[in-house]
Amino acid sequence: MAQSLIKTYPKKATLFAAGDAAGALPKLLSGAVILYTILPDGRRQVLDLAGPGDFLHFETEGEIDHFAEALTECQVASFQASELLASKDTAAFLIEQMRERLAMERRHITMLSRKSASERLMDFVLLAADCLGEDEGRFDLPLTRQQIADFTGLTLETVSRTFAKWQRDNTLTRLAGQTYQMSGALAA
Amino acid sequence: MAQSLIKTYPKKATLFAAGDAAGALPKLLSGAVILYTILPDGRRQVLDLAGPGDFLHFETEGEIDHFAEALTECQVASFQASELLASKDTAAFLIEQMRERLAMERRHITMLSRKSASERLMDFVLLAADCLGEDEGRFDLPLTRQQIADFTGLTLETVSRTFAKWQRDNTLTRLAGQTYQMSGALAA
DNA sequence: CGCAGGATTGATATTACTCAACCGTGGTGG
DNA sequence: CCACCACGGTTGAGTAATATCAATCCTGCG
Repeated sequence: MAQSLIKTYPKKATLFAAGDAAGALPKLLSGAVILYTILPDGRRQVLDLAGPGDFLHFETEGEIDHFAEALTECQVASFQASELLASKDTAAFLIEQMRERLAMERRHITMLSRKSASERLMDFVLLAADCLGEDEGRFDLPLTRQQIADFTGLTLETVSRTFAKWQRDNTLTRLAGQTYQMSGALAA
Repeated sequence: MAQSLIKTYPKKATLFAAGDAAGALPKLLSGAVILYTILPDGRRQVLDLAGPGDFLHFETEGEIDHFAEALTECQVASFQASELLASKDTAAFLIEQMRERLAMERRHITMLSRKSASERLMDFVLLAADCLGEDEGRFDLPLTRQQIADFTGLTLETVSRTFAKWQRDNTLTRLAGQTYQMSGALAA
């Protein structure tokens, strides 16, 4: 696939902001990225976590409508939309990527719509382990309680209390500062 | 754009079900359709309402992952994915449609994540008026309270109470069975 | 007329939010 | 080097919003 260039960003770097002009489509090669919007009232809504292989937005023209921030050091390749569309294969690939993202957002909707606080957080932890996990259910969580709350639609206090409860009953163990280990049953 | 055929469905018809084999991509020409999934526990999650111009799914192969039911009589045109991808213009059009759907789902996420019951229902009513509206804020609402609850992440009782409150304070007027009229300020 | 399905309304329970105090850690400057 | 500060995290008490449970009301239809 024709790719214009590969960029590397340090942890916490802003890859792009809402309002930036859309250009090439960025695809994450390594690392993890958080995607979010800022609402009129100033609050943040975390839309998604992206892992290797995920496109970070699909805007081919106009302005990008959300922010992307590196959770870890990461590499991003950019592809010209016009080139991706030129070939039937790459166009089909792009559609498939968008379909997956759409399915992801729909799971997010389902989570927010009906689940309790601890169910939402469990969904989040499993997603985080998928995007950020090293192995065997061990993963780093370079997100603030507020960011987790903004993903799950809860308050940071509820997030904190739920994590505390899990540590008490050994569902989740804190190995180091931000490194957690899921209990065996969940890691599967 | 090459289109294979146009089908007409009566109100309440199931256009397709989750698990159906994906084939051509269905685009709604007229009418309104509700898209939903059924969760493992049997509960329904309404994902979206679709109006004229919207594609009802984007699965090019494998199985469709959600249900589509006609809210009104409607016409659907089907397009072969392979044909859409063949031309750069139609491929770009398809991508644009998917982008809009993605933006829609993200608004839905924001709504579920942070808004109160009445704010969610107001969002829903405005969307419904957009998909189903006739003119001047008058629209038909061929959805049960349960379906509205399954879209907004509320219970049917909360939906009922909120609508009742709006009728009391003239935010919304019930003209006939399922026909409502928004107050002037909102219709704008 | 009676029934069935959806809608409404009321009383109560529960969950998560709010407000507020306090803790821990990493960084900075005296 | 140590004190202090800033920022994120934790914990507690009380509250508010919405869910739950349950009774009753329509409305269309056989």
